[in-house]
Amino acid sequence: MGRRSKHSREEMQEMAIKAAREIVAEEGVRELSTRKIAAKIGYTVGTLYHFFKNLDDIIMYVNSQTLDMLYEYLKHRINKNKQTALISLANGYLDFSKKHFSEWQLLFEYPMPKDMQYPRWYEEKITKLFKLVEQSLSTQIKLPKIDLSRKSRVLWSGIHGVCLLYHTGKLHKTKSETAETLVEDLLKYYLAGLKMI
Amino acid sequence: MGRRSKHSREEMQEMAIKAAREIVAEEGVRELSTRKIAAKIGYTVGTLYHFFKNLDDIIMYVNSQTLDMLYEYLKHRINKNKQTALISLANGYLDFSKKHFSEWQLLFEYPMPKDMQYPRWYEEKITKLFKLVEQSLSTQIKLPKIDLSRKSRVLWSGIHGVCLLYHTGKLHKTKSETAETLVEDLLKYYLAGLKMI
DNA sequence: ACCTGAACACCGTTCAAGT
DNA sequence: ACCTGAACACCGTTCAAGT
Repeated sequence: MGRRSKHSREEMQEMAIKAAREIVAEEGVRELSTRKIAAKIGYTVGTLYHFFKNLDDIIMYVNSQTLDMLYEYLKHRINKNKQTALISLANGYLDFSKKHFSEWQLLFEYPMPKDMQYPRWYEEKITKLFKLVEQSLSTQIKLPKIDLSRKSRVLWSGIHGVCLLYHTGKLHKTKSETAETLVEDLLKYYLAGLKMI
Repeated sequence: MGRRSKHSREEMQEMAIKAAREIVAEEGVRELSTRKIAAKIGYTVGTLYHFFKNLDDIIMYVNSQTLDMLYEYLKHRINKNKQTALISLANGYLDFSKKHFSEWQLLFEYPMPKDMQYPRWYEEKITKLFKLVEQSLSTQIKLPKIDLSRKSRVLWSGIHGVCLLYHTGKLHKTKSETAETLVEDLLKYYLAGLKMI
């Protein structure tokens, strides 16, 4: 048989990642497989291993795109209102996690091998996202630059935690509380504490 | 062939759950399979399906035991010190997630089907755990009973979020910050905010 | 009421053989 | 430098056949 050369290396990679994301979005995290990806782009399974190390590698690329999508989604929520900058961003995060639940789940609930190490450009996408948080935090409160990084991380971890436990229902039995209420509460008191000291 | 009747129904279930937990603890979440569980207890795969609905069902029972272990682990960290009750509990949670990382991961990072609904007794174990948080929170701050539940949930979601992002490295590139530092920061300012208002 | 062995429909990953 | 087809070593789940 041999090569078909209908698509360049880059095109092939893009096609595979796109197919993977579609499978996840339409059928859920647990339905993703190399064989489905291959079938969807009209190639044999073996071909994928010419462009990716393994399934985890493909997932990493999907996740990297999800980080891009999240960034684009949150970027437009940025505002300079001293009262609402952070709550607007946090609600954006909640909206995104609902709208793109399966992709969000692949990013945060899929158990990667513990020795997995992400490339530089991947880490940089995370840094870029945190810049949004730092920016919103600093419009609401004036903080020393040294503190800004830690406070953003703490705040965002908290928001993420609420979001995660809301979606999975894993740490609360009462469904009466919405994720929005909990996030609002977190922001309110944490920020009040910061302002005080 | 037929029955062996060497073990009662309850013994069989207990053996399978124990085997599953050991596989997870020793080899990691991704290595768990029904076939390995069956082999470990000296039975055929098919037998498992006589005692459990499916693998997810077995995992639910493992997770329920993990909740028990977590409760026992945290129970001894409870103290009545008005300054350190919560930080002691939070550090206990961090310790547990490190000591029993894989079980913790199975509980929080394994993507269960979204229609999965947990039995009553499972939800009650979560409630029981939250009682510890509520108890510690109320020794540090006097709060209306109505608020206690929500504040505990927010606080624990935050601690869990920090813990998760620490272990997976998924939302911070700087490894310089320890989970302990971040949790301490969260507690400090959130509680300060609560005390103020 | 169990338990087995085999079957079914899948997996991820590798690789000799082809162009 | 690709791409295939087949192989290998696994999966989860079901079920007829046995006691």
